[in-house]
Amino acid sequence: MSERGGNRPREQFDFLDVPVELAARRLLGCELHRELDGELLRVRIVETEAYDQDDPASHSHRGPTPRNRAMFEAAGHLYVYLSHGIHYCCNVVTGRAGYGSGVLIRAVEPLEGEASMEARRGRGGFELTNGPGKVGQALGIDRSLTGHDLALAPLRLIERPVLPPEAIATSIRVGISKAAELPRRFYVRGNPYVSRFHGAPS
DNA sequence: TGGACGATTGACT
DNA sequence: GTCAATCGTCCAA
Repeated sequence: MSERGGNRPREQFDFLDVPVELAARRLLGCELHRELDGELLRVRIVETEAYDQDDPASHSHRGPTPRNRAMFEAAGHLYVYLSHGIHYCCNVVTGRAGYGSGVLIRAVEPLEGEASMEARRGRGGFELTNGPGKVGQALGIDRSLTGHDLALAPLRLIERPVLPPEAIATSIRVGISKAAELPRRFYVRGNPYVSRFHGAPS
């Protein structure tokens, strides 16, 4: 889908062709631009979790399936899955094509189009986008966007400068049973849109 | 082919 | 703090 001279990711997303924990850190502060119903919604990523195929907690751990195949695309694609039959959760695919890795977008901070997101969510304030299912609902994302190229409309990923290390906190991940002890959750320290704290910090 | 389970959320006690 | 909602996936049989 994204092959351009073999397994090389596109230059635009080279910053995500790194080990997934590093990509998860680099995505903090980056923006998502969603075009929906003729409107532009802009958000900043403030909380992420890293998953890759060597991680028992990852959907890609058992190899490619029709459901998770997007995780095996090149960096800069989107992987969407349905959680608990109710919520759509978004991941930014990282690493090389053929290697199943991605970063779950757990929370974002609204920058533009907040009223529209509130209407879609049915509530506002910090509960607008402080969880993975909430992000999907606020931005109107569903499984039709899985495998989407984040260089293109209607959903684009915009790189932003890497945050200083002291601005980023680390903890164990939320809501998983396998490899639950791994410190693979990252969030912007002090940001009000970060989801409720669940795990031990490190 | 059946059934257990989940990278969650929100309502309710 | 507890628990129901809700359905696509995956694996065991």
